[in-house]
This record gives sequence, C-alpha cells and structure tokens, in this order.
Amino acid sequence: MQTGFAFTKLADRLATVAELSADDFDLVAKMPSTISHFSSHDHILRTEDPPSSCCCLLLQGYLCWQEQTSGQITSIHVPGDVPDLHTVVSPKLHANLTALGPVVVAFVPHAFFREISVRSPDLCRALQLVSLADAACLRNWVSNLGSRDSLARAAHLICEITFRLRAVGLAKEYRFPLPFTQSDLAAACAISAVHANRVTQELRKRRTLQWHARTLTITDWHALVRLASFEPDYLGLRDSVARRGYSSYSPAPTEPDRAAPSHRTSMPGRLGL
Amino acid sequence: MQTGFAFTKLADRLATVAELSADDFDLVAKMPSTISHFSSHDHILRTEDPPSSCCCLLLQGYLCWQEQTSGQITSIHVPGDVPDLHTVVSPKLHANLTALGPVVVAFVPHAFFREISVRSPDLCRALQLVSLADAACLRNWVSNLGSRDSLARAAHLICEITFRLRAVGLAKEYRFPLPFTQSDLAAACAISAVHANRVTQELRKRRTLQWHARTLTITDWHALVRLASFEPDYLGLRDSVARRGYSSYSPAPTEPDRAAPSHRTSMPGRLGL
DNA sequence: CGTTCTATTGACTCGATTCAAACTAAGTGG
DNA sequence: CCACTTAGTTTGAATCGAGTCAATAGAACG
Repeated sequence: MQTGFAFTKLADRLATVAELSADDFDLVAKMPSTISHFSSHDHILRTEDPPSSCCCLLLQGYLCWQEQTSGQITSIHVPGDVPDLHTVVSPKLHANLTALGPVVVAFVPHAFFREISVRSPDLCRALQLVSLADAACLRNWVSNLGSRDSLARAAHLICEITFRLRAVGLAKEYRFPLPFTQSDLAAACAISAVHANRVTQELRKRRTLQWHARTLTITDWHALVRLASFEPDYLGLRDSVARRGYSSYSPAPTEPDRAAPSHRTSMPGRLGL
Repeated sequence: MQTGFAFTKLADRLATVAELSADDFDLVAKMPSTISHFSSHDHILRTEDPPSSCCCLLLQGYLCWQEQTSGQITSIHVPGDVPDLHTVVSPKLHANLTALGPVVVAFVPHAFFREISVRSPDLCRALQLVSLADAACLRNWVSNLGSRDSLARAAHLICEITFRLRAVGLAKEYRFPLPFTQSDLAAACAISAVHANRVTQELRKRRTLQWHARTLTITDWHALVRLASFEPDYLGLRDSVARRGYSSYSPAPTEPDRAAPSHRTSMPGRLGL
C-alpha cells in the first residue's frame, strides 16, 4: 500500500480531470486537514446535522449518499472524491453520507477550496470539473436504473467503481477491496437483497468476477464491460487517464472463488501520515 | 400570457435561488440572445454536435436530456432553466437535448455567463446554486426511479414539474400546458408506454388530475403530493419562493375530463419580443 | 461459544412488459 | 371538405423479472 499525505489523494483526483502545474501542486500541498476513521455503515454526515465549515475528502474506502427514508443509495465515492464539495456553496444536506466498509477521511475547511480556486484558475477549473463529473455520474445512474435489468445494473456499478479506482491509481490488476454487503449492492442497484444475491451468483457463474472475503477480482473485464454496455466517457476523465481503465488488462490469474484474498491491497490499513 | 424580454426568464429563475439586487438585475438585462423555435421531439443539441459557444435558455415549453441509445430521459427542464449551463466549463455532451412539445429558446453566449459571474458575486452564487439544484434534481430522480412504484414515480414527476413551474410564476391555478406524449412520460419514468397509459388512467380515476388536449389540471394537489411522497426541499428554492408551491391552493374547478381546454394558458404562443 | 450479521435457497406472488389489435385524433393533400 | 396517412391512445391476454416471505446455513465478532 502506497503511503502518502492526505493532499496527494486530492491532487491525484484533480489530475484526472485537468493538468496541474507544479505551482498548483504546491498550493494543494498546503491543504489543512483532520483525519478521521469510520466503521462500516457509520454516518459521516446526517441530514439533520448543522451546517459544517469543512468538506470531507475520502482517503481510503468507500462512501455513499443514502436517502434517509428509502435507503436508496444515490452515489458511491472512491478515494480522492470530495462527496460534499457542494456544501462550499450551499450547506444544505438532503441525504446521509454513509461509510460502505471501513473508511479514512480528511476533513478540509471550505476556506481551503475557496482559496485555491481564487489563487489558481487551473485548480478552480479542476474543482468545477470534478463537480460536473459527479453530476454526470448521477445522470448516468438515472439511465442505469431506468434502462438496464438488474444484472446489467450491477455489472455497470462494478465497471464504474473499477474505472474510477484505476483513474486514481488503485485497483491495479483488476483486484481490489470491496467491503460492501450484498444489501449495500442492492440499495445501490435498487433491487432487493435477495435478488442482489442471485445477481452476484450469476456474475460469478459467468466467470466475470470473483467476490469473496471483501475482495473483488475481475476475471473477465471485457465481458463485464460488454454486459454493462459500459461507456466511460461520462466520467469526464482526461484521455491519458481514461486509457488506464482499459490498457494493460490481462485476465487476473484464476483461482478458486474461495481462495485466500490477496495481501497486496488489503484494507483497511493506516494512512501513512 | 405575460410577455417580456428573454432575460426576464433568466432573472426569474435566478431569483428563485438567491436574492438579486437592482444592479444584478441590470446586469442580467444586458443579456445578448438569439431566439429560436423548435417543434416537439426536435433535437436542440446532439451528442455528436461540435462544441458550441452558447448556452440554451429555455423561454417557453419543456426540454429534456435524453440518452441516445436507451431513450431514457434523465432530466426535464422548464422555462428559466439553462439545461446546458455546464458547457460553459466543459463543452462535452453525453446525451441529446430534446424538445417535449413546441419550445422557444434563447441562445446566450458563454461569455455572458462568465461576465456576470465576474461582475457580481451574487449572480455568480446564483448560477452555482441553479447548477447545484440541477444536480440535486438528478439525485432525486435516482431515488425516484429506485424506490417508488410506477404510479408514485409519475405522480412525483408531475409534482416536481408543477412546483418548478410555480417557482417561476407559471402553473397558476394548478393548470398548465403539458404537451408530452404518454411515451414521453414513460421515457421519463422508466416504464413502458403501455404502462404509462395505465398509470395516467389510474391518476385520473383517483381524481388527482385531468390531462387532456395537452393541458394538465391538478384537481387534488395534496393527494398527488401524498401519493408521490413529494418533498420539495431538494429543489433548493428560497423559502419565500417554495411557499408559492403550496400557498393559495384550492381545488381547480372540476370539469369533465374531455372538456375544452382553458384559453388562459394555451401553448404555444408567441414570445412578446 | 453463543450472538449477530450476512449469504443462500425455494416457493409463491405481483407489478410491469410484451405483443397484438383496435381505436382516436391530428394532419396532409387531392 | 373528405379520404388518406400517421401519430398517439386504449384494451386484453400471456409472460417474465423481480419482490416477498420464510427458513437455513455460514461468517464474523466479542
């Protein structure tokens, strides 16, 4: 596991949407932050919480926005994301920000984002682009829920997560920690937990992936992409970054589904600060 | 039908999310624009179109973003909206902008939005807020598609449209032009056209609305809101504006479903320029 | 070592789709 | 003004994907 300072996660993410100069990088490096750890299904932010003056930069693990009443998950976030970036402009929350598995986050003052926006047009644009990418993701989820059957929905979700992880340098070898419960998957794909189980079994049966011990291994990326009709354009990644999603893919070494998980990418680990 | 200049539609919309000063209003009034008319199901923007240097301000009628392949509608826009405001930052299009019924739009140069953002912090914030409102809308659609049955989905869509129309001074008396086909409704609610028909019949049977001759009349707003579990917070409207959605509601005069449409709000009409 | 999540399985039910046909309304042109 | 065309709406019957309920098995955790 590569260790690093919290700001590097943000810098990596911003670099996926815009080219950053050395000066930009130095500005980001001044990021003040408070590191916090959370356990699975903890609420990082609740609808009823008072307005905060910080944003939440995800360093490790997964976060999701989840509707209070229906339990529907409306978006999933990966390291480098700032799920509540919009609170810099308007502090209102309409859902709960929930941990999917153990997570490490850095709380970063709103003022920091305002400052780098003012100081660097590049960084301002990069922040706007990640906001737009979030919106584009949501639009894609609407079409995902609206037009795909449950199997393709789940496949699409996994494609999206894989692609976004790879954009920020994770999910090498198409194997990565995915500490979701099947109920979490169900809440994201808008299917029942029972059906989520049947869908994951079908994905396993088709030899597209293995998912065991909170680790997911994609064994046939192209088949998964085809099944999901996955078109990563909407993620707004720079061409050079998007190429990471596809390049250098060779099927992961096949092992029995119940084999011991890889140690390389075990999660959670300490953030090296 | 109230006549007016194109900029007033934008000003009305911005005023729903932020308080505008007289100076702000004067700035908006300098908006350059080219007016265009389109017919139902015309494409205003196509995925494959080259980047434009203009945004599209909707003056009359309805626009939607529609997926090329699945036909899924991912958002619907009402007068005052700038559906492609994001192209000011990134020109990429991922779907088609399509007319639902006859529409009148004003094409406004990107430069204008940049200029008012620079000149007035209030207007800059107002533009950010309408962008956030669009994103919040998308998030709400995800939860709408994910957690409601077809009847509640349709009811929710109608509640949302009604509320947004009323925010910009339209849909008085809870009666307004809605020149959608039932297939359009189906594409927005992610149901089949046949089922959309059954849903509209059920809504009529429950005496919540009438929908005939391209005009929709809500006959029981509270029942519709209840059926949809509609919570308008997510629209990001200022309190005084949001109150318009509910206040002064009294059931519209009941007339047979097949009665002649009202003349007051007939559409399309000429934009008084 | 029991308690508590989580995953799995089967049987039954139901909402929504599909297909096909008929019907209505709205143009269009002779 | 009517015949023709096309788009949109309505209906019924058969089918299917997914949900629900209920019970069991397995894993994780203190």
